[in-house]
Amino acid sequence: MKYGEAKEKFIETWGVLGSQWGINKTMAQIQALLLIAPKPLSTDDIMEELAISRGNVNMSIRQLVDWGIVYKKNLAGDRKEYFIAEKDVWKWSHKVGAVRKQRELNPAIELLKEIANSKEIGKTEEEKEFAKQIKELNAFSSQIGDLADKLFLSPRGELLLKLIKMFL
Amino acid sequence: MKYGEAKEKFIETWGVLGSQWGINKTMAQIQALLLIAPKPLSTDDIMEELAISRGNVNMSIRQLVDWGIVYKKNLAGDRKEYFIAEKDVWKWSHKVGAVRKQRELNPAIELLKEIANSKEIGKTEEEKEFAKQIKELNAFSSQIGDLADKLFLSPRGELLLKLIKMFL
DNA sequence: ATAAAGTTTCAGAAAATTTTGAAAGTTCAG
DNA sequence: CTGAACTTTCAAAATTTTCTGAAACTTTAT
Repeated sequence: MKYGEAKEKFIETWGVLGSQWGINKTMAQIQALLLIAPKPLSTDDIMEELAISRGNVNMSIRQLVDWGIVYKKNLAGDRKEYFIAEKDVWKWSHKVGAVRKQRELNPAIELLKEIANSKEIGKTEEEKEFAKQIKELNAFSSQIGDLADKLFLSPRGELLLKLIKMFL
Repeated sequence: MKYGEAKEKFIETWGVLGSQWGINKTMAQIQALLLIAPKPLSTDDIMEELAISRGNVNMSIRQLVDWGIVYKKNLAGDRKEYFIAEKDVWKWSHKVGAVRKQRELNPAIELLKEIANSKEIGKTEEEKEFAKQIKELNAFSSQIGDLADKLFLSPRGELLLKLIKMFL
């Protein structure tokens, strides 16, 4: 595969992957583009490479910066803003993991906990089944949540992964 | 919290969670409903509980059955089809994990591998940066892929999680 | 065979999400 | 200040995804 083709496919695939995981296509593609760029890119560079509007670039970049996986960079003697990606895959995956767990997993875990601890549920067969399932889900999601924290939220994720690989 | 309220919130939250993770809301809500149901539900039961159309129930249920996390069940003396959820959280999460990894992660892993092994890339600074990033992503995603396999695709996931909890 | 009961399909409607583009806002050199 | 360079905003348009509902199809009891 030639460079041009590989680059195009990589950006395209990263975009598809993103949308399947609830991150929008443009955001994912901009990250992809910045990940492989050897130097900072401006809004105009990104608009041109991905053939998308200024507004779209601006909004997507803002989110990427909010997530902490893209940084603003000012080049001397140039008023334009440039952007670079966090290139350490462990660092940015930690950040994505943190944001997504916080936003998406935690509310569910809290609801499950609250329901699981409710004293008002438990008499009829229907309510018993409900309580039982909620307790199981609660136990499961707390465990997964803990693992996610250890893997993605602590700086030891990489080490942990290596240990798992070594021992299992 | 009272049962009615808890049930409603659970189904609602499960739906939101589903859509954030790329599973559609209705599918997630039907699974939630079946998870806590003490007996099999018919298409009509689901339509009524979730206030959605027959077509929607039919399509969503088909997917859930395809994924292997909901089963058809026929009740004696009744022509209607009934449905029950796989209630073992480990079993259904294995299945969801398998389907999603296969569909969503594997294509990316394969592309990264292919690019990483390509001999045609590597001269200019741009191409070097590209190759370097692809190699890192490849290493990372293969590791995460392996972990996902061990956690979700093998029947030892639960044990593995306990071990991790114990030792780390 | 027929008709009632139940299931599936899918074109179009509705809803949700994403993107555009132009106007408003900001910054800064002169 | 002023205006050129650049960034941000956001209403409306485009696109994508989901849902509906009615017709077609299948199954089964009589």
